[in-house]
Formats: sequence, structure tokens, C-alpha cells
Amino acid sequence: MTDPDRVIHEPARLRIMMILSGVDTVDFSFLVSTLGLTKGNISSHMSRLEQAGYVEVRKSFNGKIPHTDYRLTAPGHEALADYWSALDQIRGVSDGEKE
Amino acid sequence: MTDPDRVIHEPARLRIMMILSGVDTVDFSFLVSTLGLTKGNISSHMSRLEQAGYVEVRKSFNGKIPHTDYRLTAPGHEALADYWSALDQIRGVSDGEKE
DNA sequence: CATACTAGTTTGTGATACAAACTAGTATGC
DNA sequence: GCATACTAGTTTGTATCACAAACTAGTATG
Repeated sequence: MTDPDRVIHEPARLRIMMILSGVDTVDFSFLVSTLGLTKGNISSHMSRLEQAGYVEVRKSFNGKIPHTDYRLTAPGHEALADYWSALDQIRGVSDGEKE
Repeated sequence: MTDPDRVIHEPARLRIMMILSGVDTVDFSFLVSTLGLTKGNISSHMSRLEQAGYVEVRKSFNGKIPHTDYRLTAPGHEALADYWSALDQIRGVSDGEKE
């Protein structure tokens, strides 16, 4: 009866997690253009994911331009897997009895 | 890129929808004992689902005791199916490609 | 007639998703 | 050299909403 992790459950963050799970790193601009959300919105979602320990933030300079990369941590990968498990569990509620 | 229906996405309501999808009707008390949520909480979730047109409320009297039954409507069934589709789409990001 | 129970609804509050406004620095135009 | 625009984000304000506590309305029991 475990409820899905709220941090991941939020659609925007779920998308972010799914994107991150498939690649090494993504940068801020990529997320902005891919997700179609405002920068502010993405910024706060990334902060939330960072606070949860699900993503690692790496700030650097691309020449003189600041650059931010995000990477999914091991706990992040695990939490994402657990999230889908929780959802499968909900989905399979009537699995045994009827179709 | 359709986001999952927020009405259904809320874990408590998702559970309710899944329960309803498997049976004809459930009554209020059943939901209270099954979900482990307070009555107030359940009451507002059911109102939300009713407002969305996903459930139909049927009030009656069991002798002299009031009784409330809930039933999933056709749009409700459809919305639930669409919800899982939307989620499958998110889940299959790396494999389902995009449009 | 009062205490407890059934069956819910209404109310108050804290959390939060979202966009707008803001910050800080770089490149370009005049 | 000054300003205008752009890149790369963060902070702030607001409206929504999930949740539980308090309340309502009626019934059964001592």
C-alpha cells in the first residue's frame, strides 16, 4: 500500500527523471527547450530533485558562459524504479480477479 | 506530450478510480475502510471526481440510514484508460520515440 | 434526555506548482 | 564607452489543493 513518491509523481519531474534515466547528463537549456516549461519552473523542480538526492548538479563554465549539468544519482535511479513499481502495484489492483 | 489528467493523477483518487473500475458500485464506508483516509478527505475526492463527471453518486436510504454509492461513468472509464496511456507514453520515452 | 454511533460535509491550514519578475554576467550596436 | 539585447539561471508572489479536524444531521441505546 505504498503511495508513489510525490517528488517523482509530479508530471514535470517524472518527465525529467525519465529523460535523465536515459542519458548521462542534460543541461538546463536542454530541459527548457524539451519540456516547454518556464526556466523558473524547471529551476525549482531541479532544486527539489537535488534536495531529494535524486539528481546531482554540476556547475561549470563553458568559456565564460555558466553551464549547469544534471545527472541522475544512484538513489535517483532506484527511486525511479521504485516509483514505477508502486504504480504497477496500483495498476494491478484488479489483476487477479478480473480483466 | 499530453500530461496525465491531474484529477486522476492524485494517488488517492487513482486508487479510488482503480477500485471503481473493477466493481459495479462501492459505498462510502467501504472506501473509508479500504483506503485508510479520513472521511473528509474521501468526501472531497469524491466530489472532485463527480465534478469531473468520472463518477456518479447515488444516494439512498438503507432503512433509515443514509447510504451513498458511487459508480464509474463511461467518461470515467475512458479517462482512466487515457490516463494509463499517458503514463505508458511517459514510461516509454526511450523506446516509444516521439511525434 | 443524553450519550454514542453512523454517515457524511464544511472549514482551516500548510505545502507547492507555476509564471512573472528579478539578478548577474556576456556579446553586440552605435 | 554606454546601452541594448541575450544567456543562464534564481527568487518571489499567487492560486490551487490535499489533508485532517471540526462540525452537521439523524438514529439507536442506556
